[in-house]
Amino acid sequence: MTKKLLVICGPTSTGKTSLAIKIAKKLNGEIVSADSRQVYKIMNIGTGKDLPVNSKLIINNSKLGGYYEAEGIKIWGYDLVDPKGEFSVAQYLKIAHRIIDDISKRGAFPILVGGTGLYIRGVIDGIDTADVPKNNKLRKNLEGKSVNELYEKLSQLDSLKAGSFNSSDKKNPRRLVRAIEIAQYQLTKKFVTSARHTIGNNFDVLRIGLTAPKEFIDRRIVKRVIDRLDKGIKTEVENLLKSGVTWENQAMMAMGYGLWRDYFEGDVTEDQILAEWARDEVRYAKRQMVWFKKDRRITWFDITDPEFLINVESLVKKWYNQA
RNA sequence: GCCUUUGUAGCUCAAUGGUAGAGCACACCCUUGAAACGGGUGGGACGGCGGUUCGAUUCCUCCCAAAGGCA
Repeated sequence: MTKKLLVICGPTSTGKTSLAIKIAKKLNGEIVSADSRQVYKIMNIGTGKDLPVNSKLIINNSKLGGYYEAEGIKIWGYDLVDPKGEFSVAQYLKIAHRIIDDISKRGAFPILVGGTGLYIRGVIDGIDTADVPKNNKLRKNLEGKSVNELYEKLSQLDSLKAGSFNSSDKKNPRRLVRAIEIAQYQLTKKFVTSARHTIGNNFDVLRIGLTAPKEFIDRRIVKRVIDRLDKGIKTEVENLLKSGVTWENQAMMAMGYGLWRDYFEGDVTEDQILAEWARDEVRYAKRQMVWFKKDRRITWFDITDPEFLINVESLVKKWYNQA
């Protein structure tokens, strides 16, 4: 019997985790979060970890991070790093692969759940250049250069790569800098493109996407933002600051966090923050859909369809029981 | 009632006697070690009726609206 991996993806607030828990209960599953912000410790309310009260991160093997338990189901992939630190896809991929292998080895069923499309794609299809490390010196040198200068430099180093850039990315400093970084690395290392680590070849993967009409999602987002205020997002932000996290940290750029700076330091009201936060989430949901829509391997379910749960579960069971 | 100022995109503001730009918002799209990040493209406006002028968003009259001041 081949190893199986279930993916549950989709825009924010479509109930991905709660569906995953339901399925996990029936099939001895364990959840692996694919969310670029839930990787940070302390950031629970704003990132929607929805953990039961008093639950604690359990660490048996530090190479796997640790897991929380919700309704008896293990959730991995949370709290991988301190909010003062940096994080990137590359780190996520390493640890996610270890977690998935470990779950599978123990005979349990891994369910990859999240809204960060890049992370999911990376885990399953791999990222060729993920092993090319960040080069802070280079990045510093390139800081402040115009996009034209950056593009020129990239063309000199790797004309093929430069040619593949579309009109949007030609003007995207971040992508240009990264491409230059890779090109330079490959020059010095003489093309050590390591065999990329992928899940796709070793696992039978089923991708499920959850969606809903836009108005439904938008309404839910507004409700959820208010809910997070009630749960104490303001205190959470204060605690982060107390623990030494600054507004400049990568983690604080997350939706629902950075916004509060204008509240704590400026004269923006709580209502204004909430409105902006909801607006950010709505836009984000849109971007997520744009991203996921392109993957034709995803089977979509509308969560407002009364038959939705029955349909998903029967599809998953059928797939799971195939040899 | 009188005087002054103002009226340009959903919002905040430019410029100009030859039919208008920006930022934010919105829509659509892109994304391979920051991805809840970063980037591209697009639609959308001169308060109203007249007058002067070859031509008015720009100058003038009146009307309407807003803000401030004087009574």
